[in-house]
Amino acid sequence: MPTAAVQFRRYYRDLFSAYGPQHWWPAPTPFQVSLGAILTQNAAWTAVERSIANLHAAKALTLTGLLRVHEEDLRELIRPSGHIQRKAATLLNFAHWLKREHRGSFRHLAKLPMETVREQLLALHGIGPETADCILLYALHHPAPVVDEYLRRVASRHSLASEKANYEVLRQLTAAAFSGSAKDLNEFHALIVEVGKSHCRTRPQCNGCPLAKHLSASLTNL
DNA sequence: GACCAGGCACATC
DNA sequence: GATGTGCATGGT
Repeated sequence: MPTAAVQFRRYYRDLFSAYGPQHWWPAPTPFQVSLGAILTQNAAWTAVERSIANLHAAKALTLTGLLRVHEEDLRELIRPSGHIQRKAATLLNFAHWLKREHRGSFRHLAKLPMETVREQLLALHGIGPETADCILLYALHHPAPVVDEYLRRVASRHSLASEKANYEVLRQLTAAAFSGSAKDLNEFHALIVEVGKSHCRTRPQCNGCPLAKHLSASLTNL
C-alpha cells in the first residue's frame, strides 16, 4: 500500500488530467479572496457570487468600502449566502483586524510567517481552520494545505485515513504530499472540490470518477 | 419537500 | 475530547 502522500500525488495527477487547471481563487484581489472564503462557509459558490455582486454594487469590496457599511446593511448584502448574522460579524472582524494589526495591507501581512498569520486568523471569531487555510493559500500564496469534507471522504473511502481523522491529521498528510508548493496545493484543493461535487456525494458510487481506479478492492465490492 | 453547499461555535455528554 | 446541534439561504 503506497503512503497517503504518494496516493495524494496520484490523485492530483489523475484529477488534473481529467479536469485541467481550475484557476482558483476566482477573485481579483487578496481582500476579495478573503471575503469569498468567509462567505462560502457552508454555502454554494453560486450563492456567494450573488453576495459578492451585492457587495460590489455597494462598493464594499475594498477594506475601506466594507468598513463604511453598517452591520445591519451588510447582513442584507450577504443574505444570498446565508448565516447572515455570523458572517457579517466575521467579515467586519476580519476587516478591523486587517486594518488595526496590519495597516490594512496584505503586502504587510504577506511578510509575516505563515504560522503567525494562521494563529491570528484562527483567533478571529468566525474563522476556523478551513477558512484560515484558504486565506493563507489563495490570498497570501503560502503553501497551506486546505482540508475539506470532500478530501475527508476521499481519504476515508480510499482507506488512506480513518473516517474520523481530524483536520490536523489530513493537513499533515496533504503537507507531506505537496510540501512547499503553493501552486500544487492550490490546484489540488480546487480539484478535490471539483471531483467532490460531481462524484463524492454518495458513497461509494464512483462510476466515471477519475479516482475510481484507486479505490481499494474492499470498497469497490461494496 | 428533502437534501446539500468550497464551516464554525457552542452546549452537552 | 468527541459528538450533536443551530446557524440561513438558495439551488437541485
